[in-house]
Amino acid sequence: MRQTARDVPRHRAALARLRGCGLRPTRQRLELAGFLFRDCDRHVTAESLHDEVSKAGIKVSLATIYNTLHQFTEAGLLRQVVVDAGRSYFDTNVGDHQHFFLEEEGHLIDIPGDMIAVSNVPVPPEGLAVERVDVVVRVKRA
Amino acid sequence: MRQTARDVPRHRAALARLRGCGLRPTRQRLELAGFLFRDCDRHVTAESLHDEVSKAGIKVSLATIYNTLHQFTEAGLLRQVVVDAGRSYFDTNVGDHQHFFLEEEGHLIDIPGDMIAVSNVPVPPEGLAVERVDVVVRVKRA
DNA sequence: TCATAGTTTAGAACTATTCTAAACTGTTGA
DNA sequence: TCAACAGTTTAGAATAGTTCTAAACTATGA
Repeated sequence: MRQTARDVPRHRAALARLRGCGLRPTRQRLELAGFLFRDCDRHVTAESLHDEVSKAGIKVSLATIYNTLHQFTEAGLLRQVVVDAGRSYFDTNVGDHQHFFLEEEGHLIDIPGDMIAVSNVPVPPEGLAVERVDVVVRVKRA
Repeated sequence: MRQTARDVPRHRAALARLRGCGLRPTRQRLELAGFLFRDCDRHVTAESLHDEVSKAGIKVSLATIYNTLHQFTEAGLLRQVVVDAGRSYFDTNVGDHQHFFLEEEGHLIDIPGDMIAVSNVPVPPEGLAVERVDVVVRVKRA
């Protein structure tokens, strides 16, 4: 048994997902998609994802991790979350929701969209249109 | 008239402000406070503030700008606003309010606290306490 | 199977920020 | 008034995260 047991259904799902958004299914993108969309709702940084796949014995350069995270984001497979000046987070949950952010450990927790609401978002100044409303609830260990 | 005309009331205000929070009133801190708290509600980055004072012929190193912005933030004179992974903004308005963010030009606009509200901030998971709720309304030129 | 366009990569480059340690300055007390 | 000290500033080096470059590689379609 020389070959690593590969999770075939997961591979197929990743393949379909990439095909679905016109991204050529390369080994790297398939493997990264496999990790990202394995279970629901993950939050990763380029670094954390790189560590994770590296530890699993998969070789993907950091540059490719960055490229892939951005391509996935553009394709709507990921959402970029800005909570920390100096580090980018990516969220596999692209639906309507917001976040708790545990600054001390750089950890994000989803808040379902229907559990939080911003009332009365004011009309933006002349010539501007709202693109998205992001809420970050900064939390601390009590 | 060799000496630059100095805005005496502004200088006094800056002095009082620094004294008020136990920061030694050095030339650099006084000058930066003068720029930051001259008019109400400003949004600066380290770079933008450095450019501004430099153009006014004032010599303050970038390291000092960073130090000062952080010290002022700790002292409650400024509030750090996270809207962009990769660049820190500081806001002279430390009252309850939120922001429009014009990503394309890196520009912030205040939203008064009473014009926007987050309803039903959910109770954070066990052991965590809410520190602050930040809302960023990302806008685009229409 | 080939040609081609798209992709990956190591490493250099870049940007924002922090660190270091030496020089400088505001404050305090005599 | 002034010395002494602690706090502050600074240039420049260092670091962290990210992007760029250009050469090698690979998926795809004919």
